[in-house]
Amino acid sequence: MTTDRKTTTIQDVARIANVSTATVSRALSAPDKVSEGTRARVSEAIRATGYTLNQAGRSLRQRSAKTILVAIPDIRNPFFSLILDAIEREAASRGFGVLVLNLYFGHETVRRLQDFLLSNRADGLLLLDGSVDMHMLRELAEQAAEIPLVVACEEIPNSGFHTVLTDNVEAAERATQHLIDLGHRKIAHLVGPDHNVVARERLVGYLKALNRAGLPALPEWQLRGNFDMESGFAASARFLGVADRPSAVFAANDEAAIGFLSGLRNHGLICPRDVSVVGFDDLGVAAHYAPPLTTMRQPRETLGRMAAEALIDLVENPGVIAAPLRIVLRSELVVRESTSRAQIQVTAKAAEIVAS
Amino acid sequence: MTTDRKTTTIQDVARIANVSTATVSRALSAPDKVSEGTRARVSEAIRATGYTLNQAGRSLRQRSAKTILVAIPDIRNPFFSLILDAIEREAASRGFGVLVLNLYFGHETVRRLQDFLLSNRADGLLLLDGSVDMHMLRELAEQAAEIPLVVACEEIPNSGFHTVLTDNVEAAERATQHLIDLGHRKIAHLVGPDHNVVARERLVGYLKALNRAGLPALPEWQLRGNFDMESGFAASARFLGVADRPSAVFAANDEAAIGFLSGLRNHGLICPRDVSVVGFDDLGVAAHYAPPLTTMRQPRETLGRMAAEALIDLVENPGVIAAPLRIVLRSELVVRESTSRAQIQVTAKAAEIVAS
DNA sequence: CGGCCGCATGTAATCGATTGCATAAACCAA
DNA sequence: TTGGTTTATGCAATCGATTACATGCGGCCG
Repeated sequence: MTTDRKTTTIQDVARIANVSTATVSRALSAPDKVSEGTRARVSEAIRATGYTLNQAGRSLRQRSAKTILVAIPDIRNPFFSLILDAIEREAASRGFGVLVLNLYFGHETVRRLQDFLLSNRADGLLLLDGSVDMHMLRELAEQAAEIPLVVACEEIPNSGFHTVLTDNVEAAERATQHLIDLGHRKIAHLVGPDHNVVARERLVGYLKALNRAGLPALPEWQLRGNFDMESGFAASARFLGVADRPSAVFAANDEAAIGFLSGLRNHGLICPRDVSVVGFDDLGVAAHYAPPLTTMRQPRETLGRMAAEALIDLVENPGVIAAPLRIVLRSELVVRESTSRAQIQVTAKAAEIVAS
Repeated sequence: MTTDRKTTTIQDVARIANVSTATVSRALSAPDKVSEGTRARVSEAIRATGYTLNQAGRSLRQRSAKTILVAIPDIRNPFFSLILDAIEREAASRGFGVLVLNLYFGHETVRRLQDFLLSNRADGLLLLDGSVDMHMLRELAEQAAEIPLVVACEEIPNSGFHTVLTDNVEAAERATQHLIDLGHRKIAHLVGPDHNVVARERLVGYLKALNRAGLPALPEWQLRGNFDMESGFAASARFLGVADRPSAVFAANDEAAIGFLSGLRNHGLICPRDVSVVGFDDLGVAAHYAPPLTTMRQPRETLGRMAAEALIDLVENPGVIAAPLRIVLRSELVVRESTSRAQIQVTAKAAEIVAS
């Protein structure tokens, strides 16, 4: 209706409502400080002009951007999309925008993060990453000591950062235990990337479970990979070459598991008849894969929501949180059809090994 | 090193470098307008103070936020993540930030978009959506006539918006044709959601292919769904109930295809022996599904990149693009193992139908 | 030698909203 | 009535960077 050739400012509203800009501003951000009549006039003037607040002006004055920065190692990874979704919902409900940033490595990355944070484009940082190198983080922490920061999905030991995550060690242990409970005695693990904290934790959990059950943990059963389907696929070839082939595999994530299963099938092996496989994450496709994938479900929505909540709390009242926050969520084993009881002869054979 | 209790401003840099703020500003944004010596002193002062530019100040003055807004119908949908990734890369390389916004429906959504755009938080809008209702768009277009807008993935007829998309009709036709070429004569279609333009286009392509081949297009072969696995799964049950059961299915997207396949398997049918299925999108999992999925691959990275490019061009020099831009990309049929030649008897039967 | 040009830099207004302080009006209690 | 308190509002400074305009200076040409 109104032409907005020139953006309408708070001045225009003030003029039309016959009040000062201060009053308009107050009518918007502290309505109880202006009288009812004035408030009505201001509302009317706003409607008439089609005024929208200029965030840049407000940001400049208030030193806050009403925006959080979400740094993601790889947006393409479907694991993150649910989390991002939850973050966006939570942020939106609290009036915050969400800037996303793909993390590449090297200190160029740090510069970009800094740029956003120190330049008042974002009020806080939500770091979704299991692969940040320490150098980078130290730099970031030094330069941005005052900046609200929450790390999600991942633990950065001794960092003192606020953290929202799942207990990967424990969950990996339970996933492995599930295979043990089914009678498997030789269990391989598709390990995630070396530099990834989460991958390392899952490896630890896997080893703990084996250890506790008194089962062997041969190094050649640890198949290195990359958290993606291709590397899972590649791992399957190596798996076939292992001398004393395991009857079960715990994959560090669902993508690797799926790639692995796809590779197995290529080689004529059938899951779960020949090999049981348990994944991690419960991606959407897990329930509809062939076979439906047994996996550890991370509470991704909750994780994203709580991380965003914590970060925004931090932004809104800085300093109230004394001790570093540490929220640990529990993952849930979802048993589907990619795991089954070990064959008898396998169990017997394993028993010998254990006995020796 | 330096304590940044008080943010350092351009004033601080100016004082230390012994120049005016104007010179510092110029040294940063138009280096060739200051002498070499001065430039060096400014650089040194910047380094010494650890200065970073305050984007809010710049935005306010320049009326630009160096940020684009990407509106996504559903971030969780893995189809969008690759596109978002490409957008983010392109934007980053041109110094732009990316704000993401989940689209919900109703006019609340429009208000949120407007808020971002009119409040100078974002300079332009990239709309990734096949489900925007017309009412919303009309409103948006009216209120934000001056705002750079690029629609990706989707065509909004007669809108005059800049558009980057694939030819869904043609691609759907080719996907269907692939099934026809394999000898299938009764071909069902998993239709996407009603309100979705893309879904409608793919339906049209499917019908065109059938029509051109002189094949029947029974209404009960059009199984309505929602672009997600659950609805594909649900569709499989209805599919089994169809009287004269088709030997092939063209699914409007890979997720529906996967859900459908999962349902088929539940009912004891084997793909492609009993039913051939072709999907759309080529999600990452398609290649590793069981069976690997035949599908139309959309050039998602290219699409995202080009859309971002176009939008940022528009933002950076408004008005230079006279006619509405319209970029149409070609999809590519990826043949894998979920489609195979129709059984002889099916072909014969279909021939009768055709003849009748 | 004088006038003109252009380069490097400075001065100060400006972008739009917020907010500390001042002021005026209204209200209340004594 | 008066002094004091509360409430509503206005004035003007402020956030930090950009930029139109002004200035001064050196060089060049006639």
